[in-house]
Amino acid sequence: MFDLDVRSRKPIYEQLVEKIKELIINDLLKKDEQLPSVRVLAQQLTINPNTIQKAYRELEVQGYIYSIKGKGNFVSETTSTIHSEKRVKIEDELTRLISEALYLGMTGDELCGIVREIEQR
Amino acid sequence: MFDLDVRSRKPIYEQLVEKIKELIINDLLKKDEQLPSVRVLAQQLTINPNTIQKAYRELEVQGYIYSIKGKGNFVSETTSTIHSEKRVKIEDELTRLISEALYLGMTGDELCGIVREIEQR
DNA sequence: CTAACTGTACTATTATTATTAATACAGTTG
DNA sequence: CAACTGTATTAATAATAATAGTACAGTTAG
Repeated sequence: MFDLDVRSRKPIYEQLVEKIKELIINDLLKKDEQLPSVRVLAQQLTINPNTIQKAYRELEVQGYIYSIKGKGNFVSETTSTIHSEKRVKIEDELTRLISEALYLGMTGDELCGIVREIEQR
Repeated sequence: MFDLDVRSRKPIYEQLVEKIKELIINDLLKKDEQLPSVRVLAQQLTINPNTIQKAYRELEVQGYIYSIKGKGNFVSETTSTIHSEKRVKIEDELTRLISEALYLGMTGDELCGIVREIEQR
């Protein structure tokens, strides 16, 4: 289900959070869909249930999922707020990166060329 | 000279490496210019000399500086190789980010708009 | 030559943090 | 009731960044 990099600087639980977020944002995990239980997913990924728990907890805090004791963790309604937050984050990152690229001598034309190319895939 | 985030996930020495790299790439540190000694810089930044040493060592390995025992560390000639390596890295990052943005529903026009805006600053 | 600066090397210690491990308790459901 | 869910807690482990302290070697100005 996921591929994690245990030797990344980014902790496993954060990697999990990001991956699951992506799935939710891109609607690959539908509203009210049940996520694997902490124990099952831990076994699948051969990591500790506590690590999964930590990721799920974080996702809950951020509003991506909700959990019901005894039943499981479920995808919550992906609000437009979440989408726009995500967009803002990407725009920030993009701005930083584009600035750097321009600073290194890349041209606006060049950068837009890259955009168009990716757009057509 | 530098502002470091001691509580970042990225280690201090890596932050240093990146900052100095930027200065070199953007020619704010000229060829053969002497860098602050490990002890002096350590005192300025109130961190341990060993941490500076580690950063300088890394910069030397990557070819950004050279060091002469007893004299100091100096900026080496910034080869076009280094520049192109940097560009490749930025392109990779950019590709990833643009893909994500498009996936979230941003349009190519929109992205190019951002590029043009930054370009005119 | 010597003092005061440079880089370099090495070991030990501290601090932080992610992860694991092991339990325990609580709610749900067939 | 058994077997699944989530949740909580504490302790141990592992990895690593950073510090501390010291030592040695080369350079240079006085």
